[in-house]
Amino acid sequence: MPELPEAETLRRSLEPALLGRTVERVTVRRRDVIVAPGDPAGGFSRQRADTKPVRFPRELLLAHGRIESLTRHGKQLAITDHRGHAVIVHLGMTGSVTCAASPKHPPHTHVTWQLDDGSTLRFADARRFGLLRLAPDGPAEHWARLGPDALTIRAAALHGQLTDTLRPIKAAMLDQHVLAGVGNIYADEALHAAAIHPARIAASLHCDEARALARAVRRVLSAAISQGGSTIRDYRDGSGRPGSFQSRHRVYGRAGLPCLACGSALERCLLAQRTTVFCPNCQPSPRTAAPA
DNA sequence: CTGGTCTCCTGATCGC
DNA sequence: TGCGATCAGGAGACCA
Repeated sequence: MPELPEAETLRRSLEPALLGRTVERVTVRRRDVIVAPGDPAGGFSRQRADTKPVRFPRELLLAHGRIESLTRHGKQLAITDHRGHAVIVHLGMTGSVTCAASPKHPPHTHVTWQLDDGSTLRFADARRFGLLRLAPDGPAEHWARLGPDALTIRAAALHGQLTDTLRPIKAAMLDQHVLAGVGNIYADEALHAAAIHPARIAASLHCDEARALARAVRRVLSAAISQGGSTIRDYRDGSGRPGSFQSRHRVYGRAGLPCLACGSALERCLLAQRTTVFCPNCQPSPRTAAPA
């Protein structure tokens, strides 16, 4: 499931193929993966029968635009053209963006862009948790609602984001308005690396713990990017290549197996509706832990 | 306002 | 070998 490292790997792999290209034609095969200005917020509400999709000019989907930049904040990728129109890609769980000369669409392709060099950019998403958000004035306004980017998070900024919430630290880390880019996999990995129990109340973290956590988040995400991300099910970069970081996971997906640091059996619990794996020895449950 | 739960979706995997 | 049940989870809606 794509998180920040997968989005960044995708950005880097697509950038050389897309910069300077002009979009000749856009084809929408499924309207309901697009959130246009004026549409309800997206996600779940897209599916409601009582909401009618708003019409929008194809220019907002980059038609006849020349692609000028690919930027990322957290897990989201923005493709912006020379007019300043942006399409913000949310990959969700199974979303993918590929650029290829092949005329064959991958399964579940919902939107395609014909480029002026004969290649085709495609957005596909089997499970449709992903979406394309149209941002006529660029991604800045939408991204201002998100927390700081996790790849460069500083201890002071992280601590500041956590001091006023009584939620478990893991729930806070998964909230994109608190910290942008961390999902279930890397939350577990970073908490283990920082030796912090996932159920600790966020506001109870001390300065040195926030420092350790910020460093762990940056390190885990950087390491994952250097491995091309984690391919858990079907993640691929812009050229269709899988990542390999999944073999480096130290806790995610390893419940019941020995902790690679101390040998204790890793435990599983549910936090924020997410499967959570941690080491009961390396990440001791403190008095300030929330009930799991 | 805050935090917890529900819901969208379907491929992969498991148990019989 | 086949098939129904279960699991996975990003994030907005919804509710106490």
